[in-house]
Amino acid sequence: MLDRKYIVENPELVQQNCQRRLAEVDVQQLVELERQRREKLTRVQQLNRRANDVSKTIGQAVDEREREARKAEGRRLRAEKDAAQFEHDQLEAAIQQLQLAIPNLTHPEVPIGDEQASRELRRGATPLPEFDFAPQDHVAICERLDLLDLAGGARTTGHGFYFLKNEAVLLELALQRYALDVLLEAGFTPTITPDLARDAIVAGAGFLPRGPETQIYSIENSDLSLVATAEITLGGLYAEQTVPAEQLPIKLCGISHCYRTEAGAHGRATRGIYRVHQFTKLEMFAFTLPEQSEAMLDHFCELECRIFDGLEIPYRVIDTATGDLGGPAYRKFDLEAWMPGRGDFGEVTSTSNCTDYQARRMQVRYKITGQKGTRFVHTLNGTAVAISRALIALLENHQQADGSVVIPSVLRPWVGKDRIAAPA
RNA sequence: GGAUGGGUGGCCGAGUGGUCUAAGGCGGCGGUCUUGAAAACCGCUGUGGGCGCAAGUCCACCGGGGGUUCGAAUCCCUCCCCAUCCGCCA
Repeated sequence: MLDRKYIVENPELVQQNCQRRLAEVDVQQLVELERQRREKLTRVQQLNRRANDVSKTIGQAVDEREREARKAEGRRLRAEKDAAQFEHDQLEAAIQQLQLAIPNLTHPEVPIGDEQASRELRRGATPLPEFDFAPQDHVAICERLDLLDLAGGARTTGHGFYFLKNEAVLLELALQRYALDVLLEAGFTPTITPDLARDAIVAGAGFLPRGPETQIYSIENSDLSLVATAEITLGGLYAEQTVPAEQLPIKLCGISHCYRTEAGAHGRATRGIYRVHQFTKLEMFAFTLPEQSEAMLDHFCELECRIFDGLEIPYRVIDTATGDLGGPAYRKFDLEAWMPGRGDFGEVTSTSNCTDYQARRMQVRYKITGQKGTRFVHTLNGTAVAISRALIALLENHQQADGSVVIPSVLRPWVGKDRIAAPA
């Protein structure tokens, strides 16, 4: 959510930004409604003050008749106030709705346009693999090495669910542990988060917990939903808190399962475990001072690169274009790993600087000692490793002519072997 | 899941329907005094918002939401959280 004052004071700028980000919002209407709301608010406050004044005199009323007269006056004023308040609240709700639809401002260097306009910033340290055999996709590799049971997942739970088996289990745990070690080294506080969150927290992070548009599973007869990412709980951890400025930046990481309905995503890259309803992810999250957030975004991106360089997986870094940024991001870098099975790059991580957009909505503030008032922190999130997609890139890039898969050296301490060989 | 007791400001803590201001204390900030410090004394003290160039001033906020009332920290409903006990459970 953008600052309402900023919107009112810069309607043209905000409108232009909406256009670039392919968000259809009538900013001018918001400005007009806000003008009306202010008028109504002033009226409410005046009536409140008068009603309070009347109430204070009732205790001192000299006789019963005087007392009743004042009570009637108080009743009248309160009724008038309630009516004005109702109108105010109607306006407020309408403004909120518009305000929530306005995306964050955009970093000046972000390429303008749709997905095609996104810019490749650089490549990872590992060159694209050159196979002297026909490389297979992860589904075929997993079948040969008995690493994955897609049919079993479908039978027990449904399409989009799966069992990891054998070395894939070791790889999942190894990837978690390897990436966690990188983040611990970088000073993150590690957490394992709840996999469920209250709908209010889910909404605060910018996700729709329920309704036809939702990407989130919700629990019947409760206000809980399964999280789509630990970003929801890690951000929610500080919702409505005020943090002393000297504690910033706060760098957290969290391991959670991620559940996504992927409604409307059918037919697009549905083979294998690229797009699934459940996966495990190690997520980075930071709360920073405003002046720290740009450097923190680079830091997150650099860590993602370090993790994938360590896994010897080739990738490119994308500066996501305005039309593809989503609402909260001021700037977003994606790592796209090479996936030989598709013969294309596929998104494996994503890191965003949400500036104060998410913090305003979640009410996460900081206070500078000795200064009056508080300000909103900046929030950032980034994928350290999303296991299912990392597995795809790992298996497909490290496959060998004999059908085996070589384990990257950084994972060997936890996998306990240097190669996954086909069963005899 | 059941029972009981709780949730008040940065912290502790009083406050069962009405004196214009949530008592008092601690901490913090400023001042007086002092060569300096301590003590003592005096003053100030949170968040969000409206109006105003400003000084100011007004509104709201006592876990969240709703209700009763002219008026609610206080009474009622509901939810959340904390503590203790019981039941269940890995």
